[in-house]
Amino acid sequence: MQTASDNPCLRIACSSCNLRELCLPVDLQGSALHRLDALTSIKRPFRRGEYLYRSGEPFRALYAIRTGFFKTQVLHENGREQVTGFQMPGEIIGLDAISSDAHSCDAVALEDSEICEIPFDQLEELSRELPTLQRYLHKIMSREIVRDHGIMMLLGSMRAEERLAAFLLNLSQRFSARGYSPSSFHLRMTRQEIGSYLGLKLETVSRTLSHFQDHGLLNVRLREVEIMDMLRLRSFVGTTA
Amino acid sequence: MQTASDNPCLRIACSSCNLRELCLPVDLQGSALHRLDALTSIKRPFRRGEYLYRSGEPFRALYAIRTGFFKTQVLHENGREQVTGFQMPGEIIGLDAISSDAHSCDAVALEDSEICEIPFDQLEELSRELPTLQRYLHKIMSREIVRDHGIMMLLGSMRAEERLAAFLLNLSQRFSARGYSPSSFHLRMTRQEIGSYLGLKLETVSRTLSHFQDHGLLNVRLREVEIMDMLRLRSFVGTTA
DNA sequence: CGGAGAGTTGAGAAACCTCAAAGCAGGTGG
DNA sequence: CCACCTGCTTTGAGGTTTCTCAACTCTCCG
Repeated sequence: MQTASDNPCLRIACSSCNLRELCLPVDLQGSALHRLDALTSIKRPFRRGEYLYRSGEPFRALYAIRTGFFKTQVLHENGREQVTGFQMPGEIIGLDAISSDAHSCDAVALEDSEICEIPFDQLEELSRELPTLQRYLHKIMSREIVRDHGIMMLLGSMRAEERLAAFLLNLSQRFSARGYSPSSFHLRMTRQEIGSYLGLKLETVSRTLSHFQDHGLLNVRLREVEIMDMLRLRSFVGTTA
Repeated sequence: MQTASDNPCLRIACSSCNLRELCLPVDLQGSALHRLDALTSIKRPFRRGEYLYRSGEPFRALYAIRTGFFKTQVLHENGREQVTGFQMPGEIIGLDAISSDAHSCDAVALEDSEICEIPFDQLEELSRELPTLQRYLHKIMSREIVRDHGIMMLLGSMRAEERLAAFLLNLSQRFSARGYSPSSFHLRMTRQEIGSYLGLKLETVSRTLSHFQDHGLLNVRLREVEIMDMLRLRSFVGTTA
């Protein structure tokens, strides 16, 4: 599984997310700085279950998650649904909407959250003046493509145990990168949502978690996860990284 | 399955690919035009089986396919492989490399081909001056993300028959958009490559194709495909589009 | 305290994979 | 120009994984 958006240097410029200094060049002029701040000044709270956007809505802005947890999902006309990602603070969503000037998926808050809205026209305008910001935006989009390739590999060639191990390790790493425990965390999503993301049924997710617990790899109780044997969990995915 | 890169207006500016006039604004100054032409002037032929780039190589350029057929694949350390896409003339590859300044997958010619190399530094520079080009580049990247989401849905929630039907319909549409027959075409890839792309074993691909043929949906003989009942094939995927 | 949503577990069914054998096509070298 | 060889494709039989359907428990909230 990819580690997209986990590099702190790749987070969007957003002073109020404490991220500006992580990704911006030192040679910015004062006015550019102010405009960048202005670009990231629109904040909005979301309650659990609220939609940030829905498929089909016109595209106006990208969104940086300041706090909270989101999922993105694609709904097929025949009722099928596919969760395409779970997003944490510091990650950007809405990139899929650029292609057609309309959102192609839904974004739903999985817990009370706060987002930072970034009007895309202005972001493009500013990135024409700031090559570093421009390159940064391209990297963000490219990261998303690489992340999706990782999920395609997961869905296309891994078995249930491997998928779930990869999923948990990915969460672990992203929590860790944000200063939280890599071994003990709270799942914000249901078994059904995990299953949709991993191409499995919720019963299979539940069974596989129980199976991991039986073998001493981790403890699960509802949405609380404690990884007991990170190395052995990694060996499931065939990666030592 | 997504129709990424099939909109002629979204193809890269590349005069020698006859695409410049399809996507460029009328208000370009002469010098900008010349620079754009210069940007897309590097051409290179490839023989079947040759690598355009390999995972790990430094990132320098994007590539527009002029003629031929490519596949991109991710290789996992434990020998697993995942084909992430099949690319036809007018489509751009290499976007995944922007994120880390190194290619994250391999690109291999599936038949003798010609590509157009687009140095990325220069593309970024020019796109800072030409907002239309800038937006175009962003749309290209966003399309790739939307396309990947479509494949995730396919891999995550469709059965073998649906996956293969979606795959064939996608090829059909892309051939059609390029002026070829939508119902009769030549597959450039092996059953194994189709299987890797669709998350199936090659025997399952072969069996499912035979199954389609038995039911009068299409005729297959090796790599020659003739779709006999497009509507019924569509009904497998649950889409009428 | 009760209800609804979420999670667990079991048994049987279905889909897909694995292993194996045989047929074909196309390229290469004699 | 032909024969062979290699890689691709097809098809079958049996095994494994995952799904489906169902029942039951648990937790959280009102």
